[in-house]
Amino acid sequence: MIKKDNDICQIKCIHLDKVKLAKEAMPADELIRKLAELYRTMGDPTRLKIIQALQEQELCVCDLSAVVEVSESAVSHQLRLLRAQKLVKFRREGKVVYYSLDDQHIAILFEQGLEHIKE
Amino acid sequence: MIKKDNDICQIKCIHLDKVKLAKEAMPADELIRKLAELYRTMGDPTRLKIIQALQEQELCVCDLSAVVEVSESAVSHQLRLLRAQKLVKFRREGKVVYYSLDDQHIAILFEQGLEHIKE
DNA sequence: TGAACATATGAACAGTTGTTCATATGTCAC
DNA sequence: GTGACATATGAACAACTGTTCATATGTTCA
Repeated sequence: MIKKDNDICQIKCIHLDKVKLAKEAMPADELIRKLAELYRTMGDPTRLKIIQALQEQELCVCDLSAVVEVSESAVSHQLRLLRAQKLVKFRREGKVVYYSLDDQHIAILFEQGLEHIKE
Repeated sequence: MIKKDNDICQIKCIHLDKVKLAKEAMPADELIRKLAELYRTMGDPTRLKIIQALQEQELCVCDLSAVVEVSESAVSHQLRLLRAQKLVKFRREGKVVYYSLDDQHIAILFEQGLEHIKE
């Protein structure tokens, strides 16, 4: 799996110049990996519903459970992933934890996705 | 797994009014599912590299294989998924098939993702 | 303190995903 | 036609994902 940059020379390909350009413009593996993780996190219906539900207002875990129609445990697990990707933030008020979208990029990502679907 | 809308009444939740609003604003399951599929398709490092490589110029399968550093077969499989989600389009020129990004939404999605990562 | 509640977490299991290998299709040049 | 080449596809398998169930944490109020 591990290859070096000069592997180009050993691999069959038609347009060496184009390949070279594309390789130079390629972001670091680490960045690509993080980006993929972000999209993958948005790539699940349950999590997408959570994100949609939080577009207008903050909600607590049991509200989200009711909106999305999965168990509170399942919602909590998903919220953990969303938190890890900084897609949502939360505040505690007594026993209740309120979740909301972390920043505006998420809403834009969501909108752009919808645009693409609808075309 | 299958639940009806009026399940709200049976599920414990704190803010019935908010839940009702969120449920009304929730897009149809079918739309959510398609959207999740789109993001999931972007949620893999190999496919993301392919998308990045195609930002500047069209490339053929063996070029992509060299840029992304996976086998041509693997690239071909991934291109099939990208095609299914209308993320890329292609044209045939003799034996060679050239791939390019299907529309501008993809580039925007990619950019917004990067923005979020960098924050 | 202890019971009740809201949420979080760990283990486990079925279902899905991405790659590899082998093989098929389609195109060109002879 | 045949052979060479570029790409596509099918089966199979390991690795990963999302849910469930059981249990733990943390907070409030009596």
